[in-house]
Formats: sequence, structure tokens, C-alpha cells
Amino acid sequence: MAYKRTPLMQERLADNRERIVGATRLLISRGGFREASIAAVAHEVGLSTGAIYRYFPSKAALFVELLTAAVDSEILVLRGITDRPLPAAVRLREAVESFASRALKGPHLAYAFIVEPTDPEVEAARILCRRRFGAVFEDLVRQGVRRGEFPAQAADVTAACIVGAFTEALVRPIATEGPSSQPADRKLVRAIAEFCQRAVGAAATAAPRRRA
Amino acid sequence: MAYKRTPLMQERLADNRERIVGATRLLISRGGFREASIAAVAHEVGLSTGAIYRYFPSKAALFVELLTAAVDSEILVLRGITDRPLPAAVRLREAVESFASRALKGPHLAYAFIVEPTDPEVEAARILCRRRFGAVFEDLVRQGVRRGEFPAQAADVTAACIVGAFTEALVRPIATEGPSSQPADRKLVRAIAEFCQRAVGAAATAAPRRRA
Amino acid sequence: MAYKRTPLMQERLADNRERIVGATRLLISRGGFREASIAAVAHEVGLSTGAIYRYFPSKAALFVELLTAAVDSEILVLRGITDRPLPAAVRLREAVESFASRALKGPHLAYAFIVEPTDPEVEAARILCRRRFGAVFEDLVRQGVRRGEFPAQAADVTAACIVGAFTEALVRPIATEGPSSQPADRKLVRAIAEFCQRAVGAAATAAPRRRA
Amino acid sequence: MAYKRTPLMQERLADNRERIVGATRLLISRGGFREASIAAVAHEVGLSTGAIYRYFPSKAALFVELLTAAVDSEILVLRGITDRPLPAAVRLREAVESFASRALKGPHLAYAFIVEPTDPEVEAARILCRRRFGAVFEDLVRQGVRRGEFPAQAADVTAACIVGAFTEALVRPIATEGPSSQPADRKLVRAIAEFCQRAVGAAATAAPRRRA
DNA sequence: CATGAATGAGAATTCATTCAT
DNA sequence: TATGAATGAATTCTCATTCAT
Repeated sequence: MAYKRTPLMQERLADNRERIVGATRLLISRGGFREASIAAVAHEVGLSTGAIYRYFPSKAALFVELLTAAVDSEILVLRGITDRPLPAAVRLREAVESFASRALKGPHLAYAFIVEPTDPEVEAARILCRRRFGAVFEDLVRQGVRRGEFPAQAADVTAACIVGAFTEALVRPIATEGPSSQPADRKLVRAIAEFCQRAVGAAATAAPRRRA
Repeated sequence: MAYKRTPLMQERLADNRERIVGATRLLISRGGFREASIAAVAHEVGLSTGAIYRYFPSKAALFVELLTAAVDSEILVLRGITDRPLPAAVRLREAVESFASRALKGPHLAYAFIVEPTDPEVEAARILCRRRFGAVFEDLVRQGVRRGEFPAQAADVTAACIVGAFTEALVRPIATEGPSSQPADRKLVRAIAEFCQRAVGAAATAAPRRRA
Repeated sequence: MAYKRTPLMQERLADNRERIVGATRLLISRGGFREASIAAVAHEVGLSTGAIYRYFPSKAALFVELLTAAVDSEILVLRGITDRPLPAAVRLREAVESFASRALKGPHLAYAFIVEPTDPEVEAARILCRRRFGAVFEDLVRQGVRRGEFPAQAADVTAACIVGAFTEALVRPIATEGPSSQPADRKLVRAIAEFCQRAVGAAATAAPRRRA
Repeated sequence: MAYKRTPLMQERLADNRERIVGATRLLISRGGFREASIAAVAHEVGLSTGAIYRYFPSKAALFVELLTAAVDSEILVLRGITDRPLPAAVRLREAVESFASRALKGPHLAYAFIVEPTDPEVEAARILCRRRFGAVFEDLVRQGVRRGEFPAQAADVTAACIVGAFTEALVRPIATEGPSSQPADRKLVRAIAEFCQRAVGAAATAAPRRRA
């Protein structure tokens, strides 16, 4: 009853927090939001439903955190790609490919990001996340235009379209049954990347067939 | 024999059916699938919940009909545009512009097409709808490629990306409050269309009419 | 609007009344009470639901009438058998066989007579009907006892047991699928009759193997 | 680890499960299946409707369990009687008397065994239960016949008739208001048993103990 | 008289959230 | 802190009954 919080416990708590988020991510990637009830999450982490509420004030808060965390790490990776001193077209292609191939591995999860959640609170977070994704590409497009690599265009719209484009293209295979074959996935990723390159108007630069 | 259906009654019934679909559409466009409970729909049309079931065997059936009807009429319009004897690039731009400007008027509905509904039955219908949309653009892209207007590309992926692109771009403004200004909308539509034209690789051909 | 009731119309009305009861009987015999919704009955007779209420004040009343009518005619037949100047044992056997073979033709209907109806009002009627059935056999048993054909016994209990016995035995085949074969049915009827004969203690009289 | 299930809690849970079944039994015995809505059951045990679903996955499952449990314990008792090394006629009488006197205490429950439930799932269970009851008596009759105690007969039909006979006889008094008097009940039970004995043709053997 | 659209009171079931232990 | 039983509001769907035409 009179516990002192030892570092070990702190860690365990943090662990639980992450494990909860992880379990939620797993469940969503398996069966969408529908499958991620608090009971299911609790069962997955091996805690009680009540315990979940020790770490998150509500289901919505849990979802928001999951969303935010996923997007945070994703954006980190994307920025790592788009900040390098390379032609914008190359960076664009690589960013898209990078995002797409990761997304293909946890299909329903990527799905859930565009999907209408049950809760207005989560909805707000979702929109924010999309904005942040868009921002990465918007920056990139703006750079490309400034440098004359891409033609003049509404960078914000282009960015939104890019995000939408690859999400749609990625979501499609989810509906289709049959486990994704490796080569098919790679083909898809490449096609999406090429689409995006053309879409920003980076016509000439886009052709390096066999990039490492 | 005497009290059979008068034309007036027929009309009222048909009216109700349409009013139910209309109310559902309205509710979805306001708050997504979540807000379109049977009770809410019934209240919106001024009927009892039971009455809804005189017109639709289930909530899922209502949603499916709504989705299908919307896509049916949309596709009719799109085909009307894409079947004309014009350059593929032109038809693409016009198709996208046409779709986009209509979608901007019923924002959340377009939204619903990407959304994960609670009901598997509706989910199936939604996927079908997206496929049908994709098919229109896939045909168009294939034609353009065949005629040498567009470069070689994975037409199915391109089509999916196009659908995703403009949906995403259209959905974005929904989150932003403030009623859409006419000119802003027009600008957005144009930007999306240009994005799509570039995306299929129709670079040179894309500058007709009164381009900025 | 100013109709005079012609004899023809009277007849038509009476017709409808009977057709409604008939349709209800049909539906119940097909699928039990569950299948006999007012809507189903109306559809079966080719009337509107509202019209049913012109002939019966409620669903319960309709069911009660159906029950009563069925039992009325059944009892008439039974009395025709049990009132003849024959040994009680013979009359018993013939009464049971007569009832049983008719019941086997409309299985679910016989079923419904013992079955718990949804409505207390119908329930009351059902109990009354069973009493009336019982009374027929009670009389018969009492006679047999008085004449020394049967041993002394609680005639009311015996009668109830007889009714229960053959109902149970008749209901059993309903559950089992497969359409009833003629010979199997005949065998069943005979076995039930013999059971009842033995049950009243009419041991010696009961053995005329091949009766017409 | 600290707050695991204490024996007390275990007991309370088990209690609840049983209390739910008990409440359901009570409600059914009062007013039949009709009165045993989940809401009524919940109210009776002093729980919320939702809580019921912690113990039973569905209303049908609850009913099935109730039915099965009742029949299980009943059959155990019956087998205990019919397996003893006594003349079949004696065992029959005692089995019937045993069953009947218990049934008279929970009248409507016996009732429920013949009743048509609303739910197909429960219906299936009910039929199974009747079969199992029948089997007990069928065995007994077969034995009696084999040993020459009873005349040749269709043992399955006899068994069904016996089950039906005493159910009907037991159900009858339910309708009649007025609490059952002890002596009246005893008389009824005896009469039913005698009926069954005669019915199997055990005429001579049936007069042991303290017969009137 | 007939029609059948509409009513509206339930019924079963789900699940995020709370709280006594 | 952890537990998980309990809550209770919300949701979909059914159907006997009514009533304007």
C-alpha cells in the first residue's frame, strides 16, 4: 500500500504503456478499428480492462496516441529522406517508396489512418496527422519548384494528392484476399512512386530503372 | 379495388424512399457513418424507426443503396465525359474537374467512400464502388497509353492513385471549418486536375483552354 | 358509400372469415406460431393487414377462434365414435386412432395445440380445449369402468394422460426430418392406440391384430 | 498478483451464474418463456442486463443451459431408480412417481419441456431433452418385455407416450389456480403411476406396497 | 369496406467506463 | 496498483395495431 516508485517500476509502467499501444496497433492492423475493443486490447497485453485506464484516460486517447506515435516515427523517417542534398525528384520517389513498402506490411494499420474512426476526438487527431504527412511532401514539392525541378503548382494540393494517391493504391490490396507476394508488392511500390514523380512534373528525372 | 394506389400515394412512397436516402446522405455528410443511426435517420425524415424498415430491410441495405446510387450517377457522368472523342489528357482533366467540383458540394459523402464502415456488408459495397471508379480512369489511362499520349505505366495503379489523390485533396477542406468560398473551390479543383494530368505523364498536352 | 348488405356480401364476409382462419391454420401447420404473423396471414388470404382486423379484433382472438374451431370439429368426430354402442375398449382404440391419424397430417398444428402460445388469452383457450378433449376420454373411461370393462381408476387423470400420451407420441416425428412414410405412420398410430388400451386396463379386449 | 480471485469472489460469481439460472427458472415457471426476457431475469437477480452476458453468451444459451441442467439432474435420479434390481413394473412406477412429484413443485418448468420456444436453438435443445427422457423409459420397457414382464410393444412409442402422459397430467393442474394441496398432489401422482403401469401391460405385477 | 403506410413499444445485444476489493 | 464484475446507455430490428384515404 505504501509504495515508493522505484526506477524499475517506472520502467515497467512505461513498458505497459507501450505494450498497450503495441497491442492496439496489432489488433487494428489485423482487423481494423472494429477489432480493437478495450477488452481485446487488455487481453492482448495480459492486463485487465481497468488497468488500461490507468495508462490512458479513454479509448479515444489511446487511439490518438497510437496515431500520433505512428505518424511521428513515420515522419522522422520521411524527413530523413527528404532532407538529404539530392534532387527533389529522387527524394520524392524514395520517400514514397519508403512509406509505401512499410505500409504494405501492416495493411489495416495504414488503412486505419485514413479511415473514419468511431470517435470525434480521434477524428481530429487523424486529420492533424494527415496534415503533417502532407507538410512533408509540401516542403519537398516547394523546394523542387523553387529549384526549377518541378513546374509551378499548388504545392499544398499536390502534397495532399500524393498522400491520397499512395494511400488509395495501398489500401486496394487489403480488400483483395491472398497474402501479398513479395514481387507484386515491390511492383506496386515502384508504380506508385513513378506516379508521384510524374505527378509533380519531374518528368525527365524519374527514369533510373534500377536504383539501389 | 376502389382504394388502390393512387398516383399521389405512389409519389409519396417513392418520396419517402428518397427522403430516407437523402436524410441518410445528409447525416453522413454532416458527421459520417457514425451519425447516421436508424433513429437519427427516422427523426430526420419525420418517420418512426419502424417505418424505415418498410423501405429497407436493414441499415446495411440502406447504406449500400446510398453508396451505390451515388456512385452510379457519378459514373454515368464520368463516362459521359471520358467516352467523347477527345485527347485522353483533356478527358482526364475534365473528368477529374467534374467529379471534384460536385464532390466539394457534398464533402463528407465523398469522404464516406474511403471510410471504413462499421458493417462488413457495407464495407464490401464500398470496395466495389471504389473499384468501379477506378475502372473508369483505368480505361482512360489505357487509351491514352495506347495512343501514345501517355507513357507506359501500370494503368491500374495509376487509376487507384488518381481516385485516392482527388479524394484526399477534397476531403482535406472538410476538416477546415468555414464554408468553402467559390473561388477557393475552383482553384482547388483546377489544381487537382493539373496534378492528375501531370501524373499520367500528359505533360505537354495539358495546357489548353484558359490555363494560368 | 351507401352499401346495403346483400346476401352475397354476407357470404363473402363469412368466406373471408373462414379463409383467414384457414390461412392461419396453414401457416401454423407449416411453421408453428412463429410463422403466423398477421402480415403473413394477410398475404396468404390476399387481404391487407388492416382487413384482418375487420374480422377479428386481435391476433389473439383469431388464434382462439382457430383453436376452438379445430377442437369443435375434432370433438364432433370423436363423439361420433365414442357414442356408438360398442365396448369401451374398442371405442377408445378407434377414437385414438382417428385423432392420431388426422393429427399426423398437419403435424405442426397438433403441435401448436399443446404449445405455449405467445399470448395469455390464447393460453386460456388452449387449456380449455385440452379440458374438452380430456372430457371426451374421461366419459369414455368412466363408462368402461362402470361396465366393468376397465378397472377402477381416476378417470380424469387417465383421460389427461391419454391426451398427453398421444400428443407426445405424435409430436416426436415432427422434429425428425424426412416426410412421414405411410406405413410408418400407420404403425405409429396403432402403437399409440394399443398403448392407450392397455393404459385403461382393457387388457383382454385389445388384441384384434388386423382390424379394418 | 495481490488482488487475484479470492474464494469469496469465486463463490459470488458461481452464485451469480446459478442465481441467473434460478431466476430464469422461476420466471419460466411463473409465466413461461414469454416472461423470461433478459430484462426480467436481470431485474430478478438484481443485475443489469449487460451483466447477464458476462455469464451467458446469449439468451438462447441461457435457456439451453437451464433446460439441460434440469434434465441432467432429473435423468440422474431416474436412472438411479430404473437401474435397481427390481421388477420393471415396480421401477416404472417409482420412476414416474418420483418424476411427477418433483415436477408438481415447479409446474411451468415441466411445461416448458413441451412448449414451443421462440428460438430455434432452444427448440433443438428441447427436442434433445425429450429424447433423453424417452430413452430412460424406452430402456425400461425393453427390459420388461425381454423378461416377459410386459407384453410385446413398440418400446419407443410407449416411452414417448409415457413422457407425454405424465407431462400432460402434470401440466393440467397448473392452469387451475389455487395452490396444490398436498394430498391432492399425492393422489395425482399415484394415479399417473398406475396409468403408466397399466399402459405397459404390467397389469398383475403392479399392486405392491400400499395400494388403495 | 379495403388498404397498407405508419406507429411505437419492446426485445436482444454490445461495450466503454467505473469502482469495490 | 491491478482486477474484472457490473453498469447502463445506445443500437438495430420486429410486429401487432391503427387510421387517413
